[in-house]
Amino acid sequence: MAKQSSSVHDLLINKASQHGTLLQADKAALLSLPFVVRRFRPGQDIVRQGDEPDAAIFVQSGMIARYHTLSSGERQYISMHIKGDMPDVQSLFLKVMDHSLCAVDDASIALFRHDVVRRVLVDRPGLSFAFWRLTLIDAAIFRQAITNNGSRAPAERLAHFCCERYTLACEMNLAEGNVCDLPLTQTQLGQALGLSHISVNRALRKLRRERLLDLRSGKLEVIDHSALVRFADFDPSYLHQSKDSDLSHMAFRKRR
Amino acid sequence: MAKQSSSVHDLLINKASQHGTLLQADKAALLSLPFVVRRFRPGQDIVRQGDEPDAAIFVQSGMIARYHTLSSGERQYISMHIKGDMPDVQSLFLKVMDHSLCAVDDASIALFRHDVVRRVLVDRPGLSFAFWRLTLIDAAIFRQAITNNGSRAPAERLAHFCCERYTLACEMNLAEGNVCDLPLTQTQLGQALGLSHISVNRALRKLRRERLLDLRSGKLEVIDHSALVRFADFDPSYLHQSKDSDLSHMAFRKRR
DNA sequence: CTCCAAACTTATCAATTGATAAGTTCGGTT
DNA sequence: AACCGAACTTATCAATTGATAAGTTTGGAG
Repeated sequence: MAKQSSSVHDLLINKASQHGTLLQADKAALLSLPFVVRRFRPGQDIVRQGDEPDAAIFVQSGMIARYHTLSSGERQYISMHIKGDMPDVQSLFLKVMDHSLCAVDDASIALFRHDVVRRVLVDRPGLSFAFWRLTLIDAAIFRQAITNNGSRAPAERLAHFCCERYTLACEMNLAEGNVCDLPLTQTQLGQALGLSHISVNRALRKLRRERLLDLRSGKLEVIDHSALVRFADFDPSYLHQSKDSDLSHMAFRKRR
Repeated sequence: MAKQSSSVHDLLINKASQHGTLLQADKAALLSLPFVVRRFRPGQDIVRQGDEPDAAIFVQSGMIARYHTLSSGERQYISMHIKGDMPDVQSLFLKVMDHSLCAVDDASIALFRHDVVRRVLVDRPGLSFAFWRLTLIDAAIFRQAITNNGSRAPAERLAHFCCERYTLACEMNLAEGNVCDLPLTQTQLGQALGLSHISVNRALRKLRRERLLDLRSGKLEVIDHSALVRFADFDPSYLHQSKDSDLSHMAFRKRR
């Protein structure tokens, strides 16, 4: 339990540090944030569209998904989140959830109370900016999904999605060699990419045939990375990983 | 010029006030922000993918669009912005633009230097939270676009897009009765909705035939609002307009 | 080890969407 | 008022995608 706790705080501090220049006091403030851990089973909802949650969600392990439910009952997946992500900062300043979050596989989630987080952020602009930046990167990923789903043919679209997931898994050291978890069924991939599961299967067949990647049993294997990137027209700059973030010159220290 | 200036500051203060509880000092800080105004012609780029802009863009009049350019040269529009929007806060903490912004019709833009804006935000958490909230609403609109383009048939998709644009125009008092500006060609609508311009034309024909809306010469006329909303499955809650934002209870005042 | 349900694969066929192309309307310019 | 180019409209036809359905594989549970 103590180990688990420290792991969450460490992950949080690492994540924030990658997106801003934290002062010692910023780190201390993060360490002071209380949280509770909950586990979720595959498919289980964490928060639902229409809810007014009072806690922000931090992924400790597993994969969770953001999705919309249409009035027809149809589901559209919006984004996927893995260890170290805090997808729910998106709703830190929005009262009513406009989407749901669910576990994709077995997931362990830390919950941070919104009001406590906000109180800390009021006094710590460096932290605010770091978390703000994280939400802006999420938004960049949403934008890319619009383009991917709107402008690319099925195989290219699936390939682009896989490039993104693999890149993000690598960033969190969750890839083993050229393999990472991607525990989505072909039906779910279709609901993420705006394709029927049949089209997903066709696209996947093509990507296997051309020896670009394989995806089965929830594991993504990148067979030929550079060919895959070329095929998918994948340019990772929208993920803003590289310390493009070099905002260290910014005046984050409060004056007076 | 003085009039123009005050109009920009007023718009900015109004916008921020709708998304947070501003102290007098917050408003004063906004008033102190210098800016320059520039005009753009239809189709002209304001910032480009790959740029490292040093100023944030505030729309004073006209419509501007966010878009991606694929390596094929194909264009995907991501979002549209009108008077009072500040689309470029999305890049306030991201060094390299992952998308471009262009004028759709004649547009007047106010430019606020990033470093000045950031400096003000360091000391004014209330302002930070208000602008942060604006970027989160943008993100909610991106999410909705993913779902709209991924899950709805062409006519429903176009109808949903029109509902959104009309609702946002009304919010800024830019609608006259049931008509508002929507200066996009059918080709551009296609590039926004992931459809060919032929499909846009077919969808539009259907919406006219069923007397839901009309769209011609850059003007959107909502003929039967409630039937349109029903047809499009449009639920405006994702726009987070209603003081769902009732965050006035939040402690925005710095302590100590 | 066997069974079962879910996920995946594959084929066939229908429906939708996109490409091409030609004609028309519309707005702005001269 | 006539012209011009861009945008829009419409038709035809090809290509893609989706629905249905049936068989296969896979991973757990008992």
